[in-house]
Amino acid sequence: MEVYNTMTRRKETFQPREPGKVGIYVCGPTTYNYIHLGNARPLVFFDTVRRYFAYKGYEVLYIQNFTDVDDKIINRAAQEGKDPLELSRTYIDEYFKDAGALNVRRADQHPKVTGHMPEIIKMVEALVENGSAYVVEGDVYFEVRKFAGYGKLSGRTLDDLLAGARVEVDTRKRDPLDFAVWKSSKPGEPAWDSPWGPGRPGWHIECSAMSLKYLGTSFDIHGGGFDLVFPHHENEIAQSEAATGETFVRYWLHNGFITVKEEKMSKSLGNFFLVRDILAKFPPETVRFFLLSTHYRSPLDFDDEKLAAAGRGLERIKTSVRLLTEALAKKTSEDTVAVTGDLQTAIDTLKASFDAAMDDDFNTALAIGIVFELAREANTAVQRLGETLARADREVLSKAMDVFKAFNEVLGVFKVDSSGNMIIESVSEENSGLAEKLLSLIIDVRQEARKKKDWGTSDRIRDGLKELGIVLEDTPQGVRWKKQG
RNA sequence: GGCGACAUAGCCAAGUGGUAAGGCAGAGGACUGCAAAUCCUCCAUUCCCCGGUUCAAAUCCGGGUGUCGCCUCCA
Repeated sequence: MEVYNTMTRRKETFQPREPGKVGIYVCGPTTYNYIHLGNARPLVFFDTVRRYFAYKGYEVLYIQNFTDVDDKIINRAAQEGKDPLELSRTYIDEYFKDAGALNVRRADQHPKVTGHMPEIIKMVEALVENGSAYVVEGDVYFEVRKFAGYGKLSGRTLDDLLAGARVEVDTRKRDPLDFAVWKSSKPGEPAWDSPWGPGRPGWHIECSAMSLKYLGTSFDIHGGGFDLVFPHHENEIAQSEAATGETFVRYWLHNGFITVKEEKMSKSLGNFFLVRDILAKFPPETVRFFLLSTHYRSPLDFDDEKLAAAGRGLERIKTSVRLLTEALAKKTSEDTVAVTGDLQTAIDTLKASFDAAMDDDFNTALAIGIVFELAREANTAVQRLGETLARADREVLSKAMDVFKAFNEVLGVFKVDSSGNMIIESVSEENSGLAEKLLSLIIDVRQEARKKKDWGTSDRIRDGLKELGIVLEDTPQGVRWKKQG
C-alpha cells in the first residue's frame, strides 16, 4: 500500500508502527459555525481511509478532535451574546448531524480541548522546562529557533518564512515566528488555572496533547486539509518533538481544497456552502459520491451542475443494485445452464482492480470507475436471465452483490440496514406505508388502462407521477417505480 | 517577493516511459404502445505551447504560457 506523505513529498510504502494496527488522527473543526463543504471533504475522505484500513483487516484507532476553545469561538460568542462554551457545544451537536448524514462514522474518540486541560498544561510545562518555550506576562511562547527541524513539513526555512511574513510585530516575542502555546485570558474570557496564571491553550497545542494521549508517539497517520500544513501541523511537530524527543507522526496526509469557480472555498472569502444547505437540494449519497469522485489531493470545483451530474452517474449504480436485488428474488430453477459466466470472470478482476486503486494512495476516482464497470457487467448478466434463476446464476449474482457491498463498505456512499443491505431508495418516511399502498393502487389502475390500450390515461398517470418525483418503468416483468434520485 | 501544485474530449476525471480508464452530456441501434431503465456502437491519431532525451513520452528534462494555493484565521 502506498500513501503520499507530505513530509517527503512522495508516495511511500505504508508500514504501520505496529503490524496489523493503524492509528489515525484527523484535525476536526473549530466549533463556531455549521460545517461547510470544504470542511466535509477531509471528513469524508479520512472516513474512507479509515474504512479502507478496516476493510484490509487492520485494527484501526481513529481519533478526531474538536477545538472547542479558541479566539474565533470567543469572538463569535461575544457577537451573539452567548457563552463561548455553550456555543461550541451547540455546534458540536450540529456537526454530528451533518457528518452523520454524509455517512461519516463516529471516531473512536472525539476529544475536546476543554476535557484535556491537565494534559495540555503538562505539555506546556515540559516545553518551558526543557527550554523550548518561554514565559512572558502570563503567555507562553514556543521558540522556533530552538527547534532545528522547524519548517520541515512545509518545506521552508525560517528565513523563507520570515521573508514573506505578514505577522504583526510583537516585541515580547524573541522571534516573530514564535507562537503561543498558552495565552493569558482577559476578564470575561474562558480561563483555566495554570502555573502562568489564568488562561487558555494556544491553537496547535491541543492537537499535540490529545493525539499523543490517545495514539502515543510516532503514530501512523495525521490528516487534515492542505491549509493546515502551515502553520498548524508545522507547529504541532515542533511542540511534540521538542516535548517528547521522538518523531511525532509517520505519515502526513493532506487533502486538497474544494473550490468555487476555481477559487478556494473559505470562510474568509465568504464563498462557502454549508453542508446542510447542500443537503436540502441533493441526497447525501450524491454529495459523498461527488466528494470521492476526484482524487483527494486534487482540487475539486463545486457547483450545482457538477453535483447533479454526479447524481446522474450514481443513479446508474443504484439501478444496477436494484436490478440485482430483483433478479435474486426470482424463483430458483433446476436449469443447469448458467448464463452469467462473463460476470463470474469479471468479478474477481474488478475486485482486484478496486483494491489496487485504493492501495495506490486511496485513488477513489479510479475505484469508482471500477464500480461502474461492475455495474455494466452485472446489468448485462441480469439482462440474459429468464423467468427463473439457475443455481449457478444465483451464486454468481449474489457474489456480485457481495462485491457491491464490499465496495460500499469502503466508499460508504449508501447507508446500510441492519441486515447489511445497501439502502438505495430515499423513501422510508414514517408514512410510506400508506403512500406505497396508494401508489400500488394507482399503478393497478394504470395497468388496466394499458390493457385496454388507453394510452391517454396511462400516460397521464405516468407523467403526473413523474411531476411528483415518482418514476414508473414498464418492464416485461411488470411495473417498477422509484423515487427520482 | 519567497515556496509549491496543477494544465487530458462540450463538462467531470483516471492514467509517471510502451501506444489515452470511467462518468455526465450528445448521436445511432436493440428493447418498448410510447417512454423510462438496460445493453450494443460511435464520440481525444492525441494529452497547454516550444525544444530535448529515448527504439518508444500525456508520462522524463529544459524553456515558455496560464490557473490555483501556501507564506495571516481557514479543511
